Amino acid sequence: MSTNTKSLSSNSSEDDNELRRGPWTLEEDTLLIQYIGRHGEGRWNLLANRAGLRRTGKSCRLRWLNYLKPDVKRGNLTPEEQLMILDLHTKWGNRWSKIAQYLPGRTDNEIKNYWRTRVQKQARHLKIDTNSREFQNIIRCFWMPRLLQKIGDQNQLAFSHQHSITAPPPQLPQSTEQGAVSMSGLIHDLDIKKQDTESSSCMVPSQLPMEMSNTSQFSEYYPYSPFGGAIVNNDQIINQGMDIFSLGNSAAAGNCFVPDSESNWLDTDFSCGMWNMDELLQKC
DNA sequence: AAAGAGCTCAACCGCCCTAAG
DNA sequence: TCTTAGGGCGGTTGAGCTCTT
Repeated sequence: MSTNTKSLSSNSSEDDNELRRGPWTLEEDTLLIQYIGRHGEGRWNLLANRAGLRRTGKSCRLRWLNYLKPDVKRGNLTPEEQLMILDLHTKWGNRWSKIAQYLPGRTDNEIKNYWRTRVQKQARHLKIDTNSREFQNIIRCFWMPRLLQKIGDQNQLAFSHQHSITAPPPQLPQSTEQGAVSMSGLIHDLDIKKQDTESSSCMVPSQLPMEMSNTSQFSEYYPYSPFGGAIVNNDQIINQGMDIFSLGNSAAAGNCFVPDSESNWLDTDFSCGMWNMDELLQKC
């Protein structure tokens, strides 16, 4: 950043009138916070002048929105937030500010950085284009399920911890333990079900559409359902894909991945009310 | 311990849109 | 209708940090 170094290191009287660039100092931050505290945001060029900041209005706006604003959340993105970004990006592409609206406290800049440093890095390693259908599928079938598993694990851990101190876990039918995951209103309560099989477990939303939750097919088949298939500890099932976000928008519609006889995963459309076990079994 | 590679993220750039005059 | 200023957005850069060899 040679230009920055130049402007920052300069101290001649001629340069006193020049606009500053580069990292913000504590003094500048304080001036900006105090001015906005008294007069509010907006008219950024005027604000920069009146606050005594030798910065462009744009620079002030950026510093405030991305860093100084009190509700800006710091720290790593949670698995829930990462999941949200992946899903929203498949819908809107690089509309960072739009995506940021769904992640309170996170800035478009932060989301953009996450995408470029984490997601695009994976695509580079795989030597595929991030916009390709192939990569979209990888995100949907591998990455998102893995994040969901993380969320489930954290949740289960929190639950066990809580109940190991206060009370034993409630006895639910078929050795079911209950946890809760909240993801900006899209995913609500999730049950963590333990299968009869030794190492596999699976998550299903407790707030299923009535038609689905009332069917015996669902309870029998949930390991391969759009809702439950991804969140298991069994290596065979862990690669299943799902589109759980459809729950938030249209009750239940989207895709799920079901295993065929060769242990390949088949992309299967489903929609609430029309999906049933017989159909899925036929596809296998 | 040192050097180089890789990564993160704050900050800047340039383009675009909108509203006011 | 044209010009200008303010503001928003996505893309890019590079300093500083961490990791690897």
